[in-house]
Amino acid sequence: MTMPIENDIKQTTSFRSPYHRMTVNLMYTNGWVCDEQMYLLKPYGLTIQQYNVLRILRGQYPNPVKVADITERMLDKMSNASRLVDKLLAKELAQRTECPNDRRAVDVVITEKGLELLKIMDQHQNQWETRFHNLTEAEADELNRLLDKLRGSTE
Amino acid sequence: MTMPIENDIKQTTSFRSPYHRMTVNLMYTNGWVCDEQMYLLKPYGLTIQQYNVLRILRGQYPNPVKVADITERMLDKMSNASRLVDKLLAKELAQRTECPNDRRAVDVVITEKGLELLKIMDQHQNQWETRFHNLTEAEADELNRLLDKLRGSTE
DNA sequence: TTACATTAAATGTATAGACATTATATTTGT
DNA sequence: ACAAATATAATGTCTATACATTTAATGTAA
Repeated sequence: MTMPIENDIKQTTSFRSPYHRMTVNLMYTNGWVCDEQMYLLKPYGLTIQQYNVLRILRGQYPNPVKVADITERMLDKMSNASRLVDKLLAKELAQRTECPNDRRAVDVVITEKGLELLKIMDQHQNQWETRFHNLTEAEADELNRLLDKLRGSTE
Repeated sequence: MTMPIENDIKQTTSFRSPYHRMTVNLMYTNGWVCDEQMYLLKPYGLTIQQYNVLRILRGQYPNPVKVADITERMLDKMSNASRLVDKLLAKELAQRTECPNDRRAVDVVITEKGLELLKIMDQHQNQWETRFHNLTEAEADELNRLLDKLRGSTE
């Protein structure tokens, strides 16, 4: 009788189905991974979302990225890219300039300071990732395959 | 060459490792499941967290649950059970009474109205769960096993 | 060209997450 | 018994999510 997630949330009654257990497990595990990531980012004053936006900006560097493009690339589509960019601006990790061909749009570019901060984070990544090594690479691949399949995302 | 999650977030560069891909995939899939769940709860004016607290209360019914106990059982330990209970109170889905043996503590109990609401949600659950059926039960079990193992949770 | 619709971003509002702090009440040590 | 430590919940603050609404610029059609 398997019980791990049940123990973690001190559950008394059992799950209706493997699918029910899966949804709860997914939420709980996601929280666990986020906690781990925050532990890494916090010393640098970054939130997970700000870090994600910063990496999207680096992905296009030195080209600018419009706010709408950031939203499209974000893990969480509904979060407010406009306000996240505000925060990066305040920390001088990104710059915002009016787009010349369309004055409604805004071009966002990562700054030198932003690139340097990401470089520091990169150095931590390999070390940080080792906390996921209780899964083998093959198991991580399998987990990826199952998550993709769950969402109905096919190759 | 597998690409599902990469396509979903319009990623241009590839992931460093299966572990990196896994963390992104986990966050993205969690968001997908939460969206699905909100779609179900929204017509009843419940948020996911309020729904979770309500089910914790039902799990102990008719016994009262202290705020600290709710926190311990929640998926997200850091969310503020006190304020979530406030919201349930305002909707008359829960009741709060001073604990007789310890005047610091507060006893929270689900109301008849709360039980009825959960009963309605129960009826939707089986139908709702079918959207996860692009995984077989065996695959859902395997996903559960991998998530437990990832967190280092063993039987 | 001028209405009307559409698009891009910003802003407003309510809820929740992540903490730190505060207000009481209880427990413990002397 | 009484001061100090601890426990429990509530509150404050900042950030983010999930929308709806607003502001301004652009596109389109009569």
